[in-house]
Amino acid sequence: MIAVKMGQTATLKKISVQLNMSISTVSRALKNHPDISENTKRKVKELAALMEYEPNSYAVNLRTNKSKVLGLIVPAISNMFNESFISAVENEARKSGYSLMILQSGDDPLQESENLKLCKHYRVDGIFISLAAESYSSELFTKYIESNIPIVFFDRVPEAGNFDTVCMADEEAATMAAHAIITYKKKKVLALFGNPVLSITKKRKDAFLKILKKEKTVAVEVEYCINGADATQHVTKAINKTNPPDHIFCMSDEILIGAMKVLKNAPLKIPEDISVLAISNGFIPGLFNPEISYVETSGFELGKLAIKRMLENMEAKTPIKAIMLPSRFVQGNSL
Amino acid sequence: MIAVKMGQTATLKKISVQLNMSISTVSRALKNHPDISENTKRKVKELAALMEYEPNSYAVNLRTNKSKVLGLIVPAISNMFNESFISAVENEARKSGYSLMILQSGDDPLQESENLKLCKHYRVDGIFISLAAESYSSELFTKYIESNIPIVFFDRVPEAGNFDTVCMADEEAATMAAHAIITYKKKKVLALFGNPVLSITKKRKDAFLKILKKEKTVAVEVEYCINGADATQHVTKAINKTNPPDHIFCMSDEILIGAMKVLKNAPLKIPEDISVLAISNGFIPGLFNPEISYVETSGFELGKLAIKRMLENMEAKTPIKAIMLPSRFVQGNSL
DNA sequence: AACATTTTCGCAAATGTTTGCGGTGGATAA
DNA sequence: TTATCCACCGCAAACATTTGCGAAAATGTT
Repeated sequence: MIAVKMGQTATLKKISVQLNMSISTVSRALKNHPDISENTKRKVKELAALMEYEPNSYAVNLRTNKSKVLGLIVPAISNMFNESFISAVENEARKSGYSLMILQSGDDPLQESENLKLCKHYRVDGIFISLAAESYSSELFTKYIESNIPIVFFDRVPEAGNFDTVCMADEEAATMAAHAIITYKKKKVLALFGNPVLSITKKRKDAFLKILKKEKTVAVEVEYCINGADATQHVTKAINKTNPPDHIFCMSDEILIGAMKVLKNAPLKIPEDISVLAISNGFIPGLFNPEISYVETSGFELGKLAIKRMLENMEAKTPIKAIMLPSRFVQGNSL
Repeated sequence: MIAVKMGQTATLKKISVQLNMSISTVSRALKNHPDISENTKRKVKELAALMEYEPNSYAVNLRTNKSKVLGLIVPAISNMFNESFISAVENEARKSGYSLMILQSGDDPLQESENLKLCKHYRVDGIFISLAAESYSSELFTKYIESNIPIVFFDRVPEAGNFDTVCMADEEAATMAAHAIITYKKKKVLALFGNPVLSITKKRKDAFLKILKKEKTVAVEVEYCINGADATQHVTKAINKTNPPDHIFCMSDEILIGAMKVLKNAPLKIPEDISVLAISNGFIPGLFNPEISYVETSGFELGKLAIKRMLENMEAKTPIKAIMLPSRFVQGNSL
């Protein structure tokens, strides 16, 4: 019929020309503005559908100064926890019309700050971030927040400063783990923690030790592991001692994997000779034999909390809040 | 000293006002256009730095009709393979100044096509996609490609049609697996494949059977598993038969996990009573005891190939190509 | 000094959308 | 008849940038 395909992509202008109306009328008709008659609305919408009109998001963004995109910065996507977190955030964000731009810092503070700049460059409407170890971007954060771009920290959050955070109840989880160890009357514990510069490590370690130190009957040896290989090494050394530990605690999945690399084919039997307990996202422990007992920290649930917090934050400046997700003990056969 | 912070964000206009120049001069100065004298360039750049000017990407996109963003659609992020694939693509894309917008289809064809529309809405410069099972978006794909937005399919690619694809050498991998099984003189094989509607499943199965059917001495039973639970069920049934298989083949990590859920604490010993072989991304097999032998399909490597292909495709319309990533056999202790 | 050339820069249009405001025509009320 | 009001719609500015074209200024050439 008419020149439906004049020009490749439909625009308000093209529609208005065809219909002999002004651009603004077409625009308002498509948004159901009350000023426009039902009749013209119908005509406009029909042609728009026919021409497969779709508002040019570049133009919309420019005009409204919003992008409907959220930035998400993690040390690495490939990590049980982040993975399920991202998955949850993506799903929930979609429901509210937001999409996700995902950036990896590779645990490198430099790349982290570059990612932040990227987020600014793309003018995202908000940022989720899980800190790189030794992150130094603190000033950047406050700067962005002051310039009105909300940031929600998750999992690995800043120690100092007043920020919006969403994380596991680290103390609670570690405390639960410690109590379980006492309940099972363990005597000699090798406790493996993550990177000591991370606040998540400190919180878990402090809470863990606070309980166990009170208990005179149990000896605790603490080791820090930057990665899984570190854990492998520490466990290897420990079980080859003349007096090996009777329990191993792992504060994360990564560490658990590293530890199990040795334990799964060590002469020591789990849980008879040596028991194992982890803080975990829940997927990995089930893969081993016996299944590892763990205190659950659900990335998925945390993701839902994070996006909820972000949306609140975007529609109205709300007071800073530190949200905690309670943990639960999952009984396997390793303790 | 001057009113550096007049207005919150720096724009070309604000700079030009301060410097008493035209907007275009400022614009060109910042891009090192040869028409502009070194002197004014210097002045402009200084003030721009001082005011922390950053081009408004909305406006740039509008003007240039490019976004420097690539869309990536997967059934789910939380999947060993996708995870490492995404990780690689993100890293490589960054190097070329591109960022990633990640969408999940949840293996739902409807959401998949909605995601495609989202990509169009955001006017991404290109799309990576791993198909949902029973995807019906085929017409959409060709439509997008015709309207000049390149699509690179990966891993789960369309069967028919002429598309740019990047995937594992599925036949080769399955063939390698089949040969290994023959070499180890297995007699009764339970072969677990994924969703039968996926071309990746068909390819692997056909190649696998093609080799084994020629070998009269080995009996093969094929089962399809939509998910890990299916695999668990099939294996349970099989090992409880009076005449259980002496080998289990898993075409993916998901299936391997499902199968191992039973095998790891079954009375049958691996590999003495029953051997196991998988096609895998490489992370999961190492968690079990004994470590599972597998034919490797690296999401990470594939990601690098995919982005390379995408970049080629964006700078010049190149002929359709189907790229294959060769696989390799990794010896564990399960076969 | 007259002319030609190069350097340097500004004007204005174009991208597509949103929105405040003003305008038109017709109906109803005074 | 004039005033009032409402329903409907268009004008034009604004958002920030890019870029073709042209003009003024500076420099060079006879």
